[in-house]
Amino acid sequence: MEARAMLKAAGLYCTAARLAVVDSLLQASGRPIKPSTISAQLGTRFDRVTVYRTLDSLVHADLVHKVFIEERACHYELAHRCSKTQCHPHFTCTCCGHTHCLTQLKIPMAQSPHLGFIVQRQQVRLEGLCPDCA
Amino acid sequence: MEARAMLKAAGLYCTAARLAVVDSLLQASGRPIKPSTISAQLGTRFDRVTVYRTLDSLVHADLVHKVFIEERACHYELAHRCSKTQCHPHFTCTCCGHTHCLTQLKIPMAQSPHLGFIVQRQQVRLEGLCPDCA
DNA sequence: GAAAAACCTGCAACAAAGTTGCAATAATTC
DNA sequence: GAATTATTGCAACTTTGTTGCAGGTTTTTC
Ligand SMILES: [Mn+2]
Ligand SMILES: [Mn+2]
Ligand SMILES: [Zn+2]
Ligand SMILES: [Zn+2]
Repeated sequence: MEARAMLKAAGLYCTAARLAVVDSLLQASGRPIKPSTISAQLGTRFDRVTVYRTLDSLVHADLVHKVFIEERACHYELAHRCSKTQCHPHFTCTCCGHTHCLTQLKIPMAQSPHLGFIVQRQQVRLEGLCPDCA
Repeated sequence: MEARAMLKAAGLYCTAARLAVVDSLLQASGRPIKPSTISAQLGTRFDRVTVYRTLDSLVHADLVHKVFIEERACHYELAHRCSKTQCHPHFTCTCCGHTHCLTQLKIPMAQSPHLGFIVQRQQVRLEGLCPDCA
């Protein structure tokens, strides 16, 4: 599914900026990337602020997920391989610092801790050594 | 175990700033707090930069854990109730925004995804409705 | 397909969070 | 208590993200 169709399906205005940002995310080869990386890729075509606002729209429309990794900037990735309740786990190597998406690894959803909490989403972060650094 | 003993045991210089920061964390009633909150509590006694550097020392000495929640600032909490490989899960309410430590909830450690990854630590974030908001 | 409505975007200015260098100060060791 | 080692405050800076508003696009309506 390409950019234009994704935006249409989500009922979002199909603008040049959004197409470009979605393309950046598609080309990120499944790795979460940060707004400044996207901005750099787009060059001067769009303002930094537009990238932030575009990512917000995409997250709001559930096309994109926000990923929290051990870096100051939030990262983003397409949500097409995640379920409503659970994104795949992310693995960050403590040696080289790279983050990998573990799309095949399934982790059972945590049981509500019988105190009245209703769990709607689960996010798992793993840390250790990647194959290159082990 | 109080502040002074913890620092001694970790082989850290026992300074006024570190004692004050550890006290702040002890008084946080088990909730992760952010550097600016600690800074505000300490008033003008210590510089903001000192709080950051102190937290870094404490994290490095494994007395404190960095917690990533859905807020711009990193949060910190004492590590005394966490194992080497796993901190307790954190639950953030999508309604009121509060974060709770689920110290009783045990989540099985993810199996290394048989690709040469060595998993050393796991962090789980849950999202949903807290008892007050449900 | 033009006008109206709804929504996006760039710019400039701002705010919050965190980092760095360096001189002064404090804690520990001997 | 002098020497060593590590921590601190200050000022300046960087990165990341947010806001208001005027002007521009996209979509819808007719
Ligand atoms: Mn991913
Ligand atoms: Mn906690
Ligand atoms: Zn690595
Ligand atoms: Zn709540």
